Amino acid sequence: MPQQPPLACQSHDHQSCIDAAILAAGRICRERSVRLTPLRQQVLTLIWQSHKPLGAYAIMDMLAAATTRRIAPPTVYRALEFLLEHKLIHRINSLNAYIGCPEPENQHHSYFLICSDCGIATECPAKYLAPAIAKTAASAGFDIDDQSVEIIGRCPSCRKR
Amino acid sequence: MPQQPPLACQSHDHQSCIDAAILAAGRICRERSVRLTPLRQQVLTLIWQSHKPLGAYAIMDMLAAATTRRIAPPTVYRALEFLLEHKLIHRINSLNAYIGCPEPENQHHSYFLICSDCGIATECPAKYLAPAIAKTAASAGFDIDDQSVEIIGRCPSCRKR
DNA sequence: TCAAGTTATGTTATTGTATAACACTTTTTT
DNA sequence: AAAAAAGTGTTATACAATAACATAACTTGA
Repeated sequence: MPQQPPLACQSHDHQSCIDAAILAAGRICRERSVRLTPLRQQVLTLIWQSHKPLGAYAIMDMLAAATTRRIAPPTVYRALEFLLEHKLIHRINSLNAYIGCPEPENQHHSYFLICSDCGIATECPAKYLAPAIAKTAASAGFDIDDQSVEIIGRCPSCRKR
Repeated sequence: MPQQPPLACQSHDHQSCIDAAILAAGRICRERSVRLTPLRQQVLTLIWQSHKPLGAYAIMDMLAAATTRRIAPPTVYRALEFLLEHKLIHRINSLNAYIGCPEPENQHHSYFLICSDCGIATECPAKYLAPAIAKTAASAGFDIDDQSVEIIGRCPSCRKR
């Protein structure tokens, strides 16, 4: 089987990832007539700047540091709520943390590989997972609304070390 | 495809489930030379008495009610930690809640179907999911330590209504 | 253009989830 | 019985999320 280490585990020009994500977010919000306000864009940027999922309070502290004034939890949570609603970010339940979605234009479910060593979380292909989940739910007579798949382990880079 | 509604969604003698779980837990702890203390057994019983996953603070309140004195969070969390360690219970990340494991003797991963209507969570068969996850991780060169699969939707009983 | 309505953010307080650090008790081992 | 280990109690605190209400900023339509 061919092994493709996730992009996040390879060295790459991450600034271009961030830029692309912000551009895509702007496009999507324009299409949907919703507002990517400065705050929302700032939160999205902070999340994208980290390959590791960021907690809400980490984001709060970064915002506070950037603006030199106190930012209260609801401010951050509302921005997160907006970004989640428009699938610009995902929530990692096992970490209580948030990470940028690399393909917000394509409707898709988010399955994650999370490295317990370096902390990096990457979306993984739905190819095998999506049909397996569909079959599992169908055989139990269950109607799917939402799904959360989080695989914890060690990424290729950390395995080498 | 044959539809098998999860046991939890059917009426059944749940007391015998609880009894079996406690017996199995005793057996496992004896084998491993660890102690299923009264507190741990009490927490395990409380969790088993509920088909819905129980939060730590709900367990705290139940313990407090049963013993008529205050129980502090660490007491409960330590019991939960022990039960998790020995796979006598599972944690449902999307709910911050805990549920009994019906087959603690068999090493297995826990995949869940969670009904957003009645709140019942049931383990679902690994038949399709386990190989899909293995293939997905392998194709990314990822070593699996742990996995969390939570499918949220509506169970057969709630769909009928 | 400006008043009304809507959307977004600020602010204070509170609830829910989880752990750290240290004291004390019980069980196990020697 | 003393020492060591395991378990529980207690206090305080960190981290995660939301409720309720006030203010500001944008949008819309006469």
